[in-house]
Amino acid sequence: MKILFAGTTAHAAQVLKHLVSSKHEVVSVLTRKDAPVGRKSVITPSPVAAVATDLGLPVIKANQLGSEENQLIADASPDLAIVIAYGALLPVSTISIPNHGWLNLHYSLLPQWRGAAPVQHSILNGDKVTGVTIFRLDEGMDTGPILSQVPTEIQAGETSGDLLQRLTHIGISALDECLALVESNLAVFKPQVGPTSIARKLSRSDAKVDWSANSVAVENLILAMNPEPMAWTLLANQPFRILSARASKVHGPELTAMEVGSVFNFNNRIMVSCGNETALELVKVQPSGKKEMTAGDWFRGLSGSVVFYG
RNA sequence: CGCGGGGUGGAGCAGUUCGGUAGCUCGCCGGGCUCAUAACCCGGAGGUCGUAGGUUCAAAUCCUGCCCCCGCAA
Repeated sequence: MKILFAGTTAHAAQVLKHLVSSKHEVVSVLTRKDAPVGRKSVITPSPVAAVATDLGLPVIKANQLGSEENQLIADASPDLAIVIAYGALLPVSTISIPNHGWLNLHYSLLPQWRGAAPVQHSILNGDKVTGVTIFRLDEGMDTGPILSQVPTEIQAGETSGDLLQRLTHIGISALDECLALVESNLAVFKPQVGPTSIARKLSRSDAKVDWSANSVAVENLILAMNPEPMAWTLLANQPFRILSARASKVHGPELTAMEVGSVFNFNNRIMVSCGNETALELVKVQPSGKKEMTAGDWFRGLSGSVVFYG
């Protein structure tokens, strides 16, 4: 089949690579415009654009789709389009171009976690199970009929980055099967059923740690925000990033006497007191202006007591 | 010229205000204690203090240029 691929992120780029190496023909790639990246705001192509250019595929760069883009897409005459993490809603005029419509690879078990950040929300929420859904795009946000779903358990200590990578692998195999079904006209789409939830894009302010919460909730936040936007708290009025931590079983009278957010050394484990007499063991942290380091290294270089505010 | 922090033995830091040849907590190596140990005791190796130049009797510390790393903001 002739396929149009739409996407932006590094994981979408992985899927694109796979599609190019499959028996299908990627006739065109749609991605977002080059954007400034990093401290120096260097204008950089999206990962998908980089891969597509590398492979010599025609690239359409657009942040919003209008008649011009629709014409370019129509000119490529795809049989089917696939969208993964493109970063914008597609108008009906675009969706209706290919005969077989558009398939979306979404990183949740729809209709749960519709929206931009399903992986982060499932971890943040402490879900035990998530998965990928391949469905046909309609005019709504992640509301179209489902072709395939593959569930997977969320592992203990799994970050959004880890899970995203795993779901990408799962999604790629699921996609292969779906493409075969579509090609042979055996695809059966079923409407979404069950409780719905929205996974809105997370901002930096969502990633601020609330130390009065249970340590398990804090751990989930830290896992969910890694690698983006990364959980943080305030130390001496400076942002202090927490890359990795785990809820501890430590309990005790010392804990109840301690102010929430206090950092202490317990048998060479660096702990923070959290709400409801729970404690969080810090593993990897990054003070403002420093490189990331183990919590032990950080604590070793300190003098005096430390309390996080959040 | 967006704002800010930082480059000191393998790691994390102190020392820079008020120049005088380097310290702390660890790690590492060797020895001891112990049934044993990530615990404790003794000893040891390891540093052109980012880099180039300047001031000085003397520079990690003062002056100037450059390189690199990082946080925030976009």
